[in-house]
Amino acid sequence: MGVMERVAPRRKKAIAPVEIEADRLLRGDCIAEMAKLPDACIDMIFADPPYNLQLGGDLFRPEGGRVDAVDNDWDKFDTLGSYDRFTKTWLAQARRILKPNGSIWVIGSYHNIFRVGTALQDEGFWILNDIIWRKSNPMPNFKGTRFTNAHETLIWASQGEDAKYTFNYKAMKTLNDELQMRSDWVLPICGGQERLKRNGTKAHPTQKPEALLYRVLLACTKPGDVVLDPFFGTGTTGAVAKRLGRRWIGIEREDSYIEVAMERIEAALPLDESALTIMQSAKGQPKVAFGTLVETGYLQPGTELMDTRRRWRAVVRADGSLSVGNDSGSIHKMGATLQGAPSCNGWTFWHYEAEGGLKPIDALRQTYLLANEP
Amino acid sequence: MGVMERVAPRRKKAIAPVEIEADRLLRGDCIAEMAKLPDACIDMIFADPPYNLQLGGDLFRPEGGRVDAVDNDWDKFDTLGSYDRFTKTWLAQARRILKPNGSIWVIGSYHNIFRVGTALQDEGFWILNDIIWRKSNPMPNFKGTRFTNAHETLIWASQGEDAKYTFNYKAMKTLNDELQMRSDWVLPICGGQERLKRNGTKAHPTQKPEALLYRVLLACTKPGDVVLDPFFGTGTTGAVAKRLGRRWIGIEREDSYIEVAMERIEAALPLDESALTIMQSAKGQPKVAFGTLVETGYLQPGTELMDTRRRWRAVVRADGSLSVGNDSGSIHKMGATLQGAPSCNGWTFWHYEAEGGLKPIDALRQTYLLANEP
DNA sequence: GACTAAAATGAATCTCGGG
DNA sequence: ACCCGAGATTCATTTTAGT
Repeated sequence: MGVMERVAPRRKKAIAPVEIEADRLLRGDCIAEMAKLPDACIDMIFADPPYNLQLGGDLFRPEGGRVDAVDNDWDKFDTLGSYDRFTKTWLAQARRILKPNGSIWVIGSYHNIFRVGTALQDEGFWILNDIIWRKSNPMPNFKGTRFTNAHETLIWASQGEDAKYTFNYKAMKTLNDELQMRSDWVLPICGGQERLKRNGTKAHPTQKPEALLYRVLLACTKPGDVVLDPFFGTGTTGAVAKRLGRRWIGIEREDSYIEVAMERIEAALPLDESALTIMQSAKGQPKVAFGTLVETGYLQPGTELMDTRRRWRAVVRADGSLSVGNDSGSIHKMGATLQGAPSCNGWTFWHYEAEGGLKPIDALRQTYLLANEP
Repeated sequence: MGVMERVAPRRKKAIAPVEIEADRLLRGDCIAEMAKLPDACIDMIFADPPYNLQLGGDLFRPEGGRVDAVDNDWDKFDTLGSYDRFTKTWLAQARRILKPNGSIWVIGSYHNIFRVGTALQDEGFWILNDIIWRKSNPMPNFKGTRFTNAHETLIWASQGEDAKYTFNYKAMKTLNDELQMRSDWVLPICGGQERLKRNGTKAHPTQKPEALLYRVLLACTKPGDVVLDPFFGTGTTGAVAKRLGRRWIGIEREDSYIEVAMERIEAALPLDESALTIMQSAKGQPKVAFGTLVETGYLQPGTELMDTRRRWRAVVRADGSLSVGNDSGSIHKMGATLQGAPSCNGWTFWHYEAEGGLKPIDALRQTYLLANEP
């Protein structure tokens, strides 16, 4: 690769997202097929690129070039260089068709993931996390010459440092028993009934488990979003997208995989809407102003509020501000001021006297929402 | 899947390994100091280079405190290109002074590890494994914007595809309760008594845990081998090398770190052989989140759950929460809410309809564990 | 001292929308 | 583009303060 300067392509002007026909499979080479799609039409890309050049690199060999097994220096340069050119080319297309607020996931192993990560950064993508898929049942290292290769790596990236992206924080936290979802995911490999077979042998050598795609799509897309998988294979991405109420576009050039994929997706059942509803992060929920609680009578002006340890006290005023001595302000501002902190969530900081002890004013907001929201 | 095409090692002629004076610290820039060392004199290199974190402004914790971030000059690079040049230069020196049968370890995070991995391959190193250090107690993501960054990555590489290297397979298997050591290692971050302090504050912002170096050195060196750490810091590598009867060379340019390191290594005691077996750190029993059962298909979203007497019913949602009417939450929270109890073990409270009657969802968890834990 | 509650802290690319 | 204010946000562990 060498010492290429970082070239961070920046979009000159805002690009309007484009609606596109989805739930379909494009037969052909992923670079050629992506090239036919319009700019900014995809909400998320999930890619599981090949890392042997038999599949991906042929196009990028020098004209008439043939690998000479003897000339090792040239072979090495050509091999890594070809793979890098292949990666750079499909990533450039991916970047073009991805919406400004979209994000991309790429999965790989140590054979190729460092090339991919470097190319992502060089193209201007901004890495948000690297995720470790920790396999609960990996294949052992039979010869005992290395550590058991028990994981694969996924990279999650946005369009740039300041780009927005979808992250369903609360849904992930819920999925993980009310603890933040971490960057290491323990999931079994794809086997058993889930593993697709053709004539008794596995239909695809690297079929990914649906549970992996389930978590990726649940975390980073909204219902109705369009998900593109440029290396579709047997269509795990499509099947899970359908199940989760997302739309999908797959690109694949092997007829045998396409056949299996379409059959599989046809048979997949969408979850009904109630099951699809995910825990909303507080961001995006209908907002309730503290003043609303006062004017609707949930909290009387004059009520005294305090922190859990009754160290500070404030009085609710008719306009929804709090007063402490001669000072007054919002629930957040007063909480921050009293603690000498840069910020404070007033909803959880302030409490009111209730039967059985102090309760946070956030409980009142929940009560209000239950009674007043559809 | 296939492996990337052969990348060949090439040494024009055999280089005779050289004996060198060890157990000493070289004060200065790592590239300049390595340049002074002869060819093929080092058995193993462990490197913890700057990560190039590119942090923005201050980050505040929810309770108000400020995160003490890495803001040292040694972690600042103008561009990705300048970081790549730095990496390529020190790796070229590392490769030169490393014996033909030696190996190299480099640790990093997603900020830099893809650059490092690419540079290693470009220099001709042959990656043997990537190892995931899964932190048992990482710092959370305070703002809820991404997945908790709960791991770091290490790359282990030999001089070339056909090069030999040291791997103490049996020692690793023993250390791991007679199971092959995997590529993911669960270890706590460095804190408590082990964390070196100066004037009450941490002596180095990124001190690595000794348990990590212990496993690396035990796996890939023999007693008496010379280990080089070009980014010595406060000398974790030297201290563990001394403990394990390996020799060490450290390179460091910050006087304050050097002072602490020398004092520390002076105080380190070599282990006698019987003590070598003590360092076990595989604590933590398998824990399964309810959401895992949903995303792995053990339980379908939409499934109805109920208590033994069918008094209460709830529906499983896609993110692993339960919904009852308009309310929703974790299996534990919903169980508690419905009963008006302060807490509830959702695993035993909730049941699903199965052949022969209701079964607790805990039975599914047991099934999952039997199938997926080694 | 013993026990309990509170505070501190770790390689972190950590808000968002309106004016 | 910047500025400002409302509002959302944390896990495991160790150390210190308090009873």
